[in-house]
Amino acid sequence: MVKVRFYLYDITYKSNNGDTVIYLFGRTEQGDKIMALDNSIKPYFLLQESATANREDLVQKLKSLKQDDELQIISTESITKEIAGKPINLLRINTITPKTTPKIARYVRDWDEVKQIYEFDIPFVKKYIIDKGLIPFTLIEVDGELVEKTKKSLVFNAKEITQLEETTITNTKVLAFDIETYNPDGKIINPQKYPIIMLSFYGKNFEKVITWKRFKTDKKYIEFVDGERELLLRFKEIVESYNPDIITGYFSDGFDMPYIHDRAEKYKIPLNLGIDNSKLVVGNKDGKVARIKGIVHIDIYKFIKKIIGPTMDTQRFNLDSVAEELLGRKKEEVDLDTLAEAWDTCSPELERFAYYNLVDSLLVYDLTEKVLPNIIELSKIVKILPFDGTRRGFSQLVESYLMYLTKEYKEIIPRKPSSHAVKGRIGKKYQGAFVVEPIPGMYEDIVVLDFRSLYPSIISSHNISEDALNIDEEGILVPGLKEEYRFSDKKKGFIPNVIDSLVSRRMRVKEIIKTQEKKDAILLARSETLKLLANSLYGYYGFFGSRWYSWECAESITAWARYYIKDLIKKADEKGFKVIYGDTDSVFLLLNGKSIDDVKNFTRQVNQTLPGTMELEYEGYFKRGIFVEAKSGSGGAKKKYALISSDNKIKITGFATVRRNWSNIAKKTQKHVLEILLKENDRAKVVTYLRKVIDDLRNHKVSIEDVKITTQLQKHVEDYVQIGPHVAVAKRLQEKGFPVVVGMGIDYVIIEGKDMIRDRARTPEELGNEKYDATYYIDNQVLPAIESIMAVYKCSLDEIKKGHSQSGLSEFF
DNA sequence: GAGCATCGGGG
DNA sequence: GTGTACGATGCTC
Repeated sequence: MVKVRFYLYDITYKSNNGDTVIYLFGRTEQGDKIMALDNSIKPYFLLQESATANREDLVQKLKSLKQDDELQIISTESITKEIAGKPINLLRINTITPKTTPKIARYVRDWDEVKQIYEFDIPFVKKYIIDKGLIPFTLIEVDGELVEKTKKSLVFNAKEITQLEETTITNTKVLAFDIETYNPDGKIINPQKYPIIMLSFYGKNFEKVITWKRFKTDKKYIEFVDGERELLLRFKEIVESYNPDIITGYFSDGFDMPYIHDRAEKYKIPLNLGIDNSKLVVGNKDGKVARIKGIVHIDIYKFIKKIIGPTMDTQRFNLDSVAEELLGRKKEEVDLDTLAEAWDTCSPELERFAYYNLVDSLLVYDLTEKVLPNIIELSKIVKILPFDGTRRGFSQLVESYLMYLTKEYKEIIPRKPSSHAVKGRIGKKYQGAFVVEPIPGMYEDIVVLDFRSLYPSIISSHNISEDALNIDEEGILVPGLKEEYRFSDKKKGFIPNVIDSLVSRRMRVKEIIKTQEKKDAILLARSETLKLLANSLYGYYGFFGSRWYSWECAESITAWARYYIKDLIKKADEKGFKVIYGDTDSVFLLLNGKSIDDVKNFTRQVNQTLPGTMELEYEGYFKRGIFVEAKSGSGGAKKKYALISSDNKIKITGFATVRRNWSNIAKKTQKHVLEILLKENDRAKVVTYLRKVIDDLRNHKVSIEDVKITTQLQKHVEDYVQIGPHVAVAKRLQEKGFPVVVGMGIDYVIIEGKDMIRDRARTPEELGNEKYDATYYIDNQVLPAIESIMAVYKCSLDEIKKGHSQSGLSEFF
């Protein structure tokens, strides 16, 4: 027997011939890749007997299931767990394969002897991590035998697996990649038809662009091969020889990996990149995911958008914007529309495209390195594999974390809701946050106050938990609800406990950070992750797919939140501040002649009245801000405002500007209007500007590029029930014999006429002498984009449209 | 207003 | 993989 220690970062399992084997992947302290096999663990589920059941008879009956292979079990054992703090005796039913486990559980559920079944719907690897107490990215020790040493890894037969005291991986080997494809048709992306023409990698001391047309260059990173087949073979070779821990791309789940996969299939090149020689697996359709066993494929776009995104300023999550915000760098500027031609003509320009390709990989590499501490800390805290942790939403992360904690609390993991239950939950609404709708307008001297982590602090301070609800006469009545809810403060509930431990752990981490001159990225990431989890627990109470769903708790949390913000507004009014807007946990006050110090004093006074961990914070001062009416008829206020700080930083909230199926002219106009107003507050200037835009539209001075709308075909043309403009265009293109494929972007312009919009859609090529419909662009694109903003200035659309001579068709409006 | 469809990221 | 994204918004009928 030999002992080996390694940093664990991927796990999978295989089951065949009645044997289920876990594969653990990682890198040893010496730097070797390792794959360790463990066949000692069997799948299982838990069973609670009914009151009348006879244990021995039941066990016999279970064992007789052996006759049917599908339902065969191995053994049973007696165990004790807790439900809401109360001990309960259970049978643990050990089974053969993960797949059959839920089938057996559901089969025996109907027996008279069975009261309830538990833990039959938890992915096997997840259960393995919990039961073994494993922490991804940290050091574990396996005791067993070294079986072989392949060119990819050591292969180890593990007899024993131990989680060591937390030691986190360092020097994680990251390899970034990016492809360029041949795309003569502009936006159409067609992996069936068009090849990959360039492929770049970036790693530590490693940069490379592979391409298969020769051009003159002295760049050392460019490597020429004979064709696309050879490019794909090099891809495979390089991934295998570099042997990274993490391979990363930007939207690589949705684009690069599937494209490589499809092209390799065409050449019948097996992409058995897995450390166990398994193939690159690419998921289908909407939930596209690309996985390589033993190498963590991270689509850094997904992680950044889901986890970092909410705290970022950028409105868009394309590589250019994200790199700009997180790295302060941008993509190399090239015109991709000219790449196909450059390729066809073997132009010297190709060298620049190769550089562009390389820079993309470099940016992806740097982005990944930058957020790697967050990925590592998330995986460690939530006990989730990085492959999953970088792809899931908050609810799934919370779920993973809570499931892990049940071990410590000896609790049973609640089951996932049935689809029937989910439907009921979706339909069952409760009252949400309190909102003071702003009177639309431009305001000056605005101060923002907010309750720090409002929902978590309410859960903690008022012990909002299923196992504390109405268990005695203790606790304060939750205000403002029909039902009487009292949460006892005798015993801290499960979720409040979780929040308290998250908060106190975060405070400890922050204390350490405070003492550091150079802040440790890992600790900062840890603090952010702990905060993220605490903030997600309220949502998880109310999430329809939640295992810890509690309508009563969710309802009580918002009830308390409404109580506190209303109380705050009342107090602020009494002090002479003018509250112009309030939403959930924050209020916007006008100084009303008072000073910022006055606000800070007021904040201190309020804090003396708040219970537990609740706290009101001074958030900031803005010299000007515009508040806009929510879209009429949509009911309820929407968060829609734009603020400008003392240093002229503009913060725009709620203006949905960046959809592809808005024309450029609409997007540009909205942005420009907000800028003029916040910086100069000059109504006349904006009206003049808008009239100019409208005039330009009416006089057809606006370029086709700016009135073009692009919409993507999501399915086959024949499958559409509802014919939108882009579908009408696609149908016509098809009739004309143009290739029309799913996923292709359809560019169209709406032309003049009286027919339905879809019948007036033309591609830019079809336009000929026909003119775009100025009325449509004015009334359906530009004006809707600025309507609510201008309403603030009592400026009607009429006023904008009139006041210039050429009143056209849209006058009747 | 309901219900269907699309967007995002990627060349 | 003991799982099948998702939340927001626009267009048609």
